[in-house]
Amino acid sequence: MSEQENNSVDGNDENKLIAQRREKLSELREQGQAFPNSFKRLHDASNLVAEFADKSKDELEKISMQVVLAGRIIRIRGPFVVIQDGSDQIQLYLNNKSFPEDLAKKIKSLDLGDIIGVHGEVFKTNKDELTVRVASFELVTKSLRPLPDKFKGLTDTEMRYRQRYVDLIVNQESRSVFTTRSKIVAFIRRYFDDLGFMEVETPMMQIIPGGATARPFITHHNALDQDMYLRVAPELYLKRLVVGGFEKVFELNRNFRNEGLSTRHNPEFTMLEFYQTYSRYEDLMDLTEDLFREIAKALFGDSKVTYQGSVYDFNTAFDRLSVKESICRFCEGVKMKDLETKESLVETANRFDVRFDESWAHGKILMEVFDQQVESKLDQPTFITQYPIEVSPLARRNEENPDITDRFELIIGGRELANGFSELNDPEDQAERFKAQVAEKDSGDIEAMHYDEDYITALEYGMPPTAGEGIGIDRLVMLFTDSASIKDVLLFPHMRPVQDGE
RNA sequence: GGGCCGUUAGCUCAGUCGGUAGAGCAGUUGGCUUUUAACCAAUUGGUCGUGCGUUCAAGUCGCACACGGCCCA
Repeated sequence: MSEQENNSVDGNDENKLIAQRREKLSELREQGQAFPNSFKRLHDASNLVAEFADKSKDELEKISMQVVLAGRIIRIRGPFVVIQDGSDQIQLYLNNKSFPEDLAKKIKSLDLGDIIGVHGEVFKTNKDELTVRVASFELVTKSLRPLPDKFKGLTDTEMRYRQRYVDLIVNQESRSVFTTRSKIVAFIRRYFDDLGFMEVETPMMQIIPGGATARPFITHHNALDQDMYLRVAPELYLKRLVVGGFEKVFELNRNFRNEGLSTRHNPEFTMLEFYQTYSRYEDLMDLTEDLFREIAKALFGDSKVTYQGSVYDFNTAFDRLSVKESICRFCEGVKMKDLETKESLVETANRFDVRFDESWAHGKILMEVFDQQVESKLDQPTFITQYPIEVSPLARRNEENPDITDRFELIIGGRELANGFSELNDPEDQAERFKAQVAEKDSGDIEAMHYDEDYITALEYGMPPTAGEGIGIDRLVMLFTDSASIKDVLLFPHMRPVQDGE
């Protein structure tokens, strides 16, 4: 007993269960290579299920299929051991009475979580379960830590996010969310590739952060002794490429915004942005409807999606409403004329307890009314159009009404999913818009844009008429996986570090 | 930033009126060996998130803090 020492490495999170497994590992080390990497597997669980699940017990006896498999032990029921590989789960039959004593001992020492490789024959049990009768086996990787409850899995939300690897081992639904995410991303790439778009990568570290009104993260380049910003959007670089002659481009990658965390916000998030020349924002609304419909069909073979109890049918054209129309619809008693002048707008905003600053421009106050009173009530897919010029510094001015832009946002389930517009390609108008942003910044708006001189220069070379759009991929995946929180669709969502107890 | 809720064994959870810690699973030992949350018998396991306070006595009451969840901003 006195020799029994605590072989804890990092001190405080060792327990008896881990110590027992470490003891088994040290025996393995004495016997030779404890982490062998020479096991060659020839089959995986899903292949076997696909090929043999329909065969009868007798048929399988005749076929006498020999297989070589490997996977993690996730269940032990007497002589039956269920392993899980990257594709699926399958049952093994490992009767320790049919093995010589030394191997029988090894079977007894197997733990849930261990990864084993096996050779054996496919058969069916009396209960008709497809099973591999193991002739020989090898412990490939010893697992030192016990798995969560075999029935309930890991339910603690915080632990699921912090130790996603454990969540993925034991929670099939979680694994399924991320395979769906991967399918969606692959589908989108194929979709734009098929339309003749080129995928590009533009800087994530920028000297002048631009392309969205948002607060950036600051980092520092040591050799240059220069502060840099993590991008809030790739927009201005993608449009430089359009100037350069790439007429259909997209980028599907990470953006970084220095704002709070919520069920809808993570500091880094994935965005699709695409630009297409000789198009207008109406064309992109049509494209967006098609994209959502095609994703739904590819995933479910159906145009209908259920999200948190609401059903959206992407076969139906989405509603299209201007900002002002939507306010009139959702704010009782409000008429168009109540939104015209600043006085009437301020009065309306106050009537609905909208929080805003009276020094703000008309368009900014209008958007506050929309954000606080309308957006969350828009359940069915809706394009909101005619955004005020003040809040759309990169969008083309509407030809009939110079106060609004040719822009839309797509709202589904009360959340913004996409934002697109006819691009502003008039360099002189763009220069004025940047100046207005700088004035906003000077008066204290930390989200306002910088003046990007090189971008103006690019526009001065001439950008063909173009429409562009951004789609929030995390929110899109939430929608198609019925996930309530953005953290459920991010493999490693941002979490505050756990502080060590003093 | 504000409000509410949560934090107890490796996991999932109970814990009464403040009286000194419980279950299931996992683990260990033995049995069984075509099972299906396998079963049968025995059994180990606790810094009750952290700190301070009230009390003869705190998982339980109070205050502060940390992390998380939900709602609001």
